[in-house]
Amino acid sequence: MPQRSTHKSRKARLEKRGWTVGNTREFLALSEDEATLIEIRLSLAEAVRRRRSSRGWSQLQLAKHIESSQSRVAKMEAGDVSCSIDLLVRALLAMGCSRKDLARSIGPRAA
Amino acid sequence: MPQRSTHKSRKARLEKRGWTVGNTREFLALSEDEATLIEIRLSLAEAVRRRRSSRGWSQLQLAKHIESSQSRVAKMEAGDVSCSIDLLVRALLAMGCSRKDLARSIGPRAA
DNA sequence: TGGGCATATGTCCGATGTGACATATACTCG
DNA sequence: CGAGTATATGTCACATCGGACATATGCCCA
Repeated sequence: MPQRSTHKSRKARLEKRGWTVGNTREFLALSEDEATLIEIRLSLAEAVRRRRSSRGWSQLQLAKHIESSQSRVAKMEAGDVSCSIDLLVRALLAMGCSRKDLARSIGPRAA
Repeated sequence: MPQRSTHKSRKARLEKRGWTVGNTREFLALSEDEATLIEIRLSLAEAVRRRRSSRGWSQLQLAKHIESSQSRVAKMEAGDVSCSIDLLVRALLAMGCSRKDLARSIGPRAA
C-alpha cells in the first residue's frame, strides 16, 4: 500500500497519459486492480520503447512492421489510453519477444 | 516449427473459437506471432476458468464482480475472439491475481 | 416429467480502439 | 537560416469490443 505522499505524483503521471483517474470519485478510490492494470500497460509501453531503440528502429520503421502508423507507435510508448494491451503485445511479438520475455515485462519489478 | 500433422487440429481448435485463420491466405501463412498471441489468450482464458472454479464461483458470480455478464464470462473462458487480453487480465485481477500470477499465465508452459 | 442451476451461443448497439492524416516540436547537419 | 529526420499530439472514420438479453443445452433432484 503506497503512502499518501506518492499519490499526487502518480496521479499526475497517469493523468498526463490520458487516464481518467477518479474524475468524480477521489483518486484514492482508484482500486488496486485498476492501478495494477495501468502499471502493466506502462510496463509494456516501456518494453516497446526499449526493444525498438535497442534495435535502432525509428517509430516509423516499427509502425511499418506491425502495419500501423508512427503516431500510434508514439502513443503506445507513451502509454496512452487509446492503446490496448493487445496492441502492445502485438508490437512486442513483432520485435521478437518470446512469451517468456512478455511474462517478464508484465511481472512485477520488470527490469 | 510444428510439423504438418498438428496443423489441422490446431486450425480446427482455433476456428471453433471464432478466429479467422487465413481465410484467403493458407493456414500455413499464419505467422508465428499471430499464433503466439492466440496461445497467450487461450492461456489467460484457461487461467480465468481455473481461478473461478477453484473459488467455487459460477460464471454469473464472477460476472457480477467484474460488472459484466454471464455470457461474456463464458466467452472469455472459451477464448472467443470478441474478448480482448485487457478484459481477461481485468477478470484475473478481480479474482486476486498478482502481476506475478499474470506473468505466469502469460509465460510459456504455464502450469 | 419439470423446475432450477450452470454454461454455451447468437445477436444487438453503444463504447472503445486503431490506422491514417495533419501538424507541432525538437534536433542535426550543411 | 532551411531541409531532413525523429517524435509527440489532436482528430476522425471505421472496426472491433463488450454488456445485455434471449435462448439452448446439459445436469441434478424431487
